[in-house]
Amino acid sequence: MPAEKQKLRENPIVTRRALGLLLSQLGTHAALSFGRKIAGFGISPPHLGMLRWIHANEGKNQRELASHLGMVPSRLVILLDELEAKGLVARARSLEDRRSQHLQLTRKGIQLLEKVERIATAHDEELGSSLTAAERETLIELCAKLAAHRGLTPDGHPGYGKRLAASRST
Amino acid sequence: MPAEKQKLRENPIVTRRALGLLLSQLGTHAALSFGRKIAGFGISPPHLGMLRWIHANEGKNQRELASHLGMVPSRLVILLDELEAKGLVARARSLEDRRSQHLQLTRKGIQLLEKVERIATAHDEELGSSLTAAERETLIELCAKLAAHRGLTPDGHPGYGKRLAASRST
DNA sequence: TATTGTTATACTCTATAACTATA
DNA sequence: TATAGTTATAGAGTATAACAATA
Repeated sequence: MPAEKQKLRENPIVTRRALGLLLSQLGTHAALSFGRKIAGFGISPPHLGMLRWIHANEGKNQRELASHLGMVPSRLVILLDELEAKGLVARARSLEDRRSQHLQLTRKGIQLLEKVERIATAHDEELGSSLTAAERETLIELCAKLAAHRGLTPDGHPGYGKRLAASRST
Repeated sequence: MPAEKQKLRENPIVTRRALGLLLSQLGTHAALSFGRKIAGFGISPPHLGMLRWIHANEGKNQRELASHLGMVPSRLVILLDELEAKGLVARARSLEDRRSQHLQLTRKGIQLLEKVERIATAHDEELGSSLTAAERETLIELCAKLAAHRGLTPDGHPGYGKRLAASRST
């Protein structure tokens, strides 16, 4: 497609851009726009990650959830309280070890998850709608390769982890 | 490359992933890791975006900076105060309109920007180091296409703009 | 003593709104 | 009256540390 190449060279906005900045912009854009789409359901992307994991790992406890997602327990408790308050998740004290809380989605939680997953699928389609099917495939494959190489799995998200520290030093 | 394809199918981590989540993970990862690399210079990625714009648009005022980056003025003032306190940026009241502040980098600011740009280049190289040169080119081209389509230019960053609202509602 | 989960708390980031000084 | 910049303030989000219950 020589016309495409030509266009790339003509438009300064599309000329050779820095990969890190591009990914940061696209990632923030993708997360914010998706967050707006699901905000009406009363949950945020971090909540969704938790719902997904709990659904796929029913009966596990909070420690396991926190460690798989890469979140500190104190933060997890707050988000989980919110999900429980909405009636989406149920906590049940373990009978063998009464320190543990077994987690599972309520029926309402499962129904909401299904609805939100449909929105997520539509969001993905919209995101890639400016590419051809082949380009989309390629992009996903390359991103997945990058993600795998950086240790990013579908469960975890670096946003769950530690933030910058000391950028305000001096 | 059939061996590659085969590998993709075998490794569940690399099988067909959602584009939005991938971009969000990669973007957060790229931004956080880069932020850590430049934190030692006392600046954060948002500061860097400002330094870059001021360098490329010497003498413009804060209103113009804020509007090009997509930041609210009150936030810009805080970040700019920090840059000025570090001696990287100089504000000068306009003689024609004493409400305006003309912005420019100090010599120290220019030197720091040059150093940080080298780190940014190295960071981009490291990010893409698990891909072949051709794959990197393709990835950048596809990301740039996506970015252009979503209105994301090298100057602005969606992280400068409005955050989610009301995700905690009821 | 160690572990699971929780609370208390503090700090960073970001936005809104009110304000100052110019125009 | 309107605009450039600033300050005051409040609200998310996130982390650390201390704590209670259980093992």
